[in-house]
Amino acid sequence: MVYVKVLPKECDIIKVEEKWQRKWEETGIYRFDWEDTTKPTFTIDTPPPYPSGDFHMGNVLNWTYFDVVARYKRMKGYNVLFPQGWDCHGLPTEVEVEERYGMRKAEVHPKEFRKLCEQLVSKYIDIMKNAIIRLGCSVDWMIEYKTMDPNYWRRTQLSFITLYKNGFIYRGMHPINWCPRCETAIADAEVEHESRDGALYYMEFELVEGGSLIIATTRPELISACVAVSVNPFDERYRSYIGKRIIVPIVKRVVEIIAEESVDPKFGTGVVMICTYGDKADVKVVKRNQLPIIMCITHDGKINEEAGKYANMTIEGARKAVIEDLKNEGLLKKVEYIQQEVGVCWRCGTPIEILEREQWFMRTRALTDEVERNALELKWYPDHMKHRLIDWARSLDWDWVVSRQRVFATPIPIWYCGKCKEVIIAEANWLPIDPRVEPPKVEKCPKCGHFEFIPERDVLDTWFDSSLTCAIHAGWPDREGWRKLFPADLHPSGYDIIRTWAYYLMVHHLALFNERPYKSCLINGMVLGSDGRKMSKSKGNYVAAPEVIDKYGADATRQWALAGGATGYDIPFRWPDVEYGRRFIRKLWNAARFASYHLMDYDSKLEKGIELQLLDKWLLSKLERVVKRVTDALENCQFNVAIEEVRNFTWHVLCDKYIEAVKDRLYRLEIYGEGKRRAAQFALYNAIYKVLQLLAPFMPHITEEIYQVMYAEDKGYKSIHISPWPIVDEGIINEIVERHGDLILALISEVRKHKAERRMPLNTSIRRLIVYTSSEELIDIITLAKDDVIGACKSQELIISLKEGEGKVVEGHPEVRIMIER
RNA sequence: GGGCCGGUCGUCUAGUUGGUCAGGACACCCGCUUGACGCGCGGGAAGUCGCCGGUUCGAGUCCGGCCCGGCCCA
Repeated sequence: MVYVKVLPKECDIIKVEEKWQRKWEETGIYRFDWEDTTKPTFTIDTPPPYPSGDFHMGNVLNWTYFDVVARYKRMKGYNVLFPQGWDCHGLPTEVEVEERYGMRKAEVHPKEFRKLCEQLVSKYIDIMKNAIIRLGCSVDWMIEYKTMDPNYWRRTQLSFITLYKNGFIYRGMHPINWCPRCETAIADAEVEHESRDGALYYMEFELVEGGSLIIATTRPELISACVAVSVNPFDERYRSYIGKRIIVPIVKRVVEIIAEESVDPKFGTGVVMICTYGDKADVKVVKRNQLPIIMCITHDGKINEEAGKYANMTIEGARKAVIEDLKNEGLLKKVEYIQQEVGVCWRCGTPIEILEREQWFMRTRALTDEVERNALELKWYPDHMKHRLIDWARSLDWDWVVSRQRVFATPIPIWYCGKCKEVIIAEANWLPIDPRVEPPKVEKCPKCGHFEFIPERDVLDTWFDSSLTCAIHAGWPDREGWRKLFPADLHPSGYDIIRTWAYYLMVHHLALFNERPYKSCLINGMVLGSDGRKMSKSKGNYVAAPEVIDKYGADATRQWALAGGATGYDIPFRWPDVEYGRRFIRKLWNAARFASYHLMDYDSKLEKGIELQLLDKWLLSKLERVVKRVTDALENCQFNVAIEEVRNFTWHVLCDKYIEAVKDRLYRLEIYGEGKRRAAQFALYNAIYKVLQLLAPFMPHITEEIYQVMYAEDKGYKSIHISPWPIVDEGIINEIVERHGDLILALISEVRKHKAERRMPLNTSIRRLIVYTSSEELIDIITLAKDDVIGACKSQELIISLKEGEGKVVEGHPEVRIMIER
């Protein structure tokens, strides 16, 4: 029985990729088997991307990494759960809808606005889903989900009410980061720090008891919120002033001079004003000293009536006005232009303000020790990334503010009694519910009996939705036995979002289930542009993913992602890497085509009785080592190591060395005999199969195409991607055979070198090749491979002579010399 | 100021527990149309692994100090 069919000369990789993407989905080979109880499971906490409509090279990197893991684990015999969801809610969509329809969200009913957002998001999801499919990801699309689906926010709300009942959620008036442009509270994780040009203003404050001090501030517009002046207690210049009273100019308020170790004596004059709130440091000082709170900034970034004459001005406007007034009074002593760190909104870049507003919070700081303990226990690829999570958790001063003043988000399932303000929280069986649309399912207030309710109009932070994925992928709360799939085996993420995604997942699940959500964390670096800076549209170093994939195909693009750098480190996008990927695919195709031609008459069922030649055993031994190294590398998520091992073996060992050496044996059976041809066939047949398997996670399309033509009928697996990963057979590894084979190849190489030096074509026929050696053992070894040496060197005759000192030394083998007679 | 990461041929980059580890890709030079592949093959040049000290028989690989770059946090 003969199985191998000959591969065609040409291979249109783009067409091949699309064909298999379609067939894989049709045959459903990537579906998670929910009924299976025999295989171990492996679950991937696929990040649900934000549907911006743009699947960029960073996504390619991230998705390639965990698709390789998914494919490898599947071949390893795991029942792999590889879901894909969409993190739909968020401000950018709201803004885009407002722009598209030329209106403000406040002008229409939340329900209407939501619908427009959903339509836009759905459109973008289609684009991105297509990109993920085009990349060849082995996602189980049967379990696709969207966080904007009521069935998803039902679970987000269930989490909220569960945490509320367990005391993890509270409402309160606390300082929060506020974006005056987006007009919403934001969490620490959403604040980015930028170095900006700023000015330091030196102004004179008079003391009540006479004399004055010069204080320096970057925010004179907050002068009306100045509630104290502080100095460092170790600063000899001002020690005597502590406890004295000083007059704030313009507002003429009398405040105390207090001691604060946090004051840097080298900054400005070493005297600073404490306002509500200039920055986070002010919050601490105000709290510690129980200073009064004077909020003079409004939700939309204006100055309010607390600031008297400056009311209704913008922050910028008030700053100018205050400076002008101080100048007129002769109190402005100096202006110094400096670089300052400014906290800005991650989304729009507007400097954030710290406001006190009633918000919903999650008690996350209480979990910091737990976060650290779990971060240390779980496996990180690479290891040092755990510090990012731990350091972040440790650096947080405030609890997570989970309420947002937005529309397109999961509603907070809360109402307030219209009379006594009692909080009415939804019951689990009311969910999903939107309080802005529906009243609570109670007749009257349980406390005062009143029957009118005020809905909570705030919504939840999008991170509150997306930080539940590990539980939701597992099937919580509906699927019985969801805990078997929880925690997820792998959480993949870019290092830039460890402080958000990895952190929120951790605290959210810890609070809800008292268990960590993932067992390992696979981190990818950033994709850099050709200028070495992080790739981004605004920097002009951007390359769109579809541009790369449409041109070179997914298999070539994936090779760039995998081999471009070590796991967890930044990798530059390089067209030559993608080009190399395409060349490798072509090389593999040609090698397989060559083999298929010579295997047309090969019957794998008649493998018994084959007498392998030295180079055949050499090849298989080398390959077995590759299997070992690739497996080890993949176990440690060292994708670059793994792919390099197989590619180098395929190209340079299998193609350049082995195939070239045994070609003659395959072509001229009349000279070497059927047995030796069969031996080469055996080696080729088995080596190429294993190579295809090792390459399958990296290049799923081309390996599938070759497998289907050459092996599917014989091996019987519906797809190479569900064939069992090769197990290392230590018995095949033979160090002596490898050493002997290396000698033979060095000998052949020496002959080629000889021809190259004389500018002769490699296939130049030579009359006689004489090998001299002083070792009888080496004579035996070379004799064993005589046919392949003759074939590879195109020599009519090979003489092996026991003689010293004659001929040219074979590199690396001083005991062997050659002489060539033309 | 603190933490983390990096500094390897012209360029980009790989190097688990210290001993053929100085590897790969691109670029470069010289050849060759060899019955899979010239989108290929053979051959070649190229790096004192940021600097200084230390541990060791032996260090890009470990330790200390310094210089430079990146990220995060003050």
